[in-house]
Amino acid sequence: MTGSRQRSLDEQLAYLRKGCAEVISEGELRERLAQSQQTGKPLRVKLGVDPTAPDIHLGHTVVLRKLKHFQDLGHTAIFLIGDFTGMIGDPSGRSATRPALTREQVLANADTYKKQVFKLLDPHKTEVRFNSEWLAKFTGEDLIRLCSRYTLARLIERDDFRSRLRANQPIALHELLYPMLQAYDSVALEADVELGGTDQKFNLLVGREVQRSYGQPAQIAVLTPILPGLDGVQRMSKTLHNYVGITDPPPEMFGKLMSISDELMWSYYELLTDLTPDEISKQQREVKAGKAHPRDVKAELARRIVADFHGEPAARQAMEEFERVFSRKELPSDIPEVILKRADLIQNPRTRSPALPIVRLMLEHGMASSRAEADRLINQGAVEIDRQRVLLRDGYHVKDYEDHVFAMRVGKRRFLRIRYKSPNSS
RNA sequence: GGACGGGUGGCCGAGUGGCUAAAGGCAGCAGACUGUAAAUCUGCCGCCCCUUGUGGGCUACGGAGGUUCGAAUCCUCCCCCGUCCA
Repeated sequence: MTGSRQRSLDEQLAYLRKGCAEVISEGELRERLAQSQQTGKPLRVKLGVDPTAPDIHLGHTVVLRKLKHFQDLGHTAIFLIGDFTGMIGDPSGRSATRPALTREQVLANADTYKKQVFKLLDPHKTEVRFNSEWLAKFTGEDLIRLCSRYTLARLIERDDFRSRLRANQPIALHELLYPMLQAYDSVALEADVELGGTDQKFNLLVGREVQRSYGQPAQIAVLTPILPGLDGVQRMSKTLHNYVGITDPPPEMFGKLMSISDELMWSYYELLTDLTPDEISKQQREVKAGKAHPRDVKAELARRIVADFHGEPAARQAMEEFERVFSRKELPSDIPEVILKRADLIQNPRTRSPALPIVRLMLEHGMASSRAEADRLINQGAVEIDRQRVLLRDGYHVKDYEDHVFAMRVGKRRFLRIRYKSPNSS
């Protein structure tokens, strides 16, 4: 996306608007882009994060990627870490008061955050700021001045406050301050644009009004949608177990992405890649016309996303690995291995011959979480050794006179290589 | 401070003395089908033991005691959550 300064205004707008839920307002954005083009002064684009959870998943990257898009077009990306406000806790979308974080937690989280964020953003072109820079210096007087610029009635218009009031849930006074302080961040940074998820709409709008009252032009609010989780139904979240962590290892990331439905893949293309709207709809047409196989298009999506976080070679490798294991049903290239000696063998109760201690191996290598589960898996035909289904818990016959490497597979994705050293071998 | 309602397996939720490891749903796992798709169908879905069987044992319905041959279900006390009134 370099050299994109030459893009026409329309193209820029289309790229920036891609995958956005709402832009308030598009007209203003257009104006401001035009102005920036004329003056050669890049727009200041702010994204604030609360360093609450240290690990981020693809859901968090949607808005980050939007920031990157602005960066791609030559604007100034400001990554604002809410180290001060993090100690308040954003009440957005909350039905209860957030637990406040300690200074240490906030700083530690901020650090991991930064590392993860620079997988997408260009660190050299990103302005990283902490809002304690100005908020920690705030005097009582400053705070009162700030608060005089907005009214209670307007603050409690907000949906989550209103429903908490209605439900007789407490709202601590400091929670009311959160939108005010976030708004002040925009003043301090002189933001032209602020990014946020749709749940941030209220806060970003307060920012506009507060900026105006400080004599600044109101920032443009760019809202990104909530990313659906792998199930395609609920929002991506860690607690719902439908997420892809950006530190997930490449093969896992790839596999998770391949498991999404064909329908969902288009949303992911829109929200999780830098392809332009035109490029995406072209793909869509080709799949519809039968010219492209949806599996391949999905694999390309997965490859791109993995590459963003682990680099091109790792992504390619993950793709090949996936082909091998799931399309061709071969063994993965890198699987855990155990070496067994004669003493490790058990006796097959039927044939009285030495046998592999299958259940024990499953338990010891995390292929089953309990004995009962191992039993179930075996009874359901999920366990194979050398591509042969293991039945019952007899153990698996071993010829004592030869060295052999067994490949055990449990279900679709759990593997173990078992190397048996017979006493006869050297 | 007063009057109610409620706490059941990962989640939701039925169950008011034995037939209940506890209906049903969701999630998850496995098998079939596939493009590891998705959808669908089938089975599983507390833990341990063995001779894997309509096998044996243990633990579980907020906590602690009690009644009973037998308790998620009845009683007592305690903890927690919610609603209404003040």
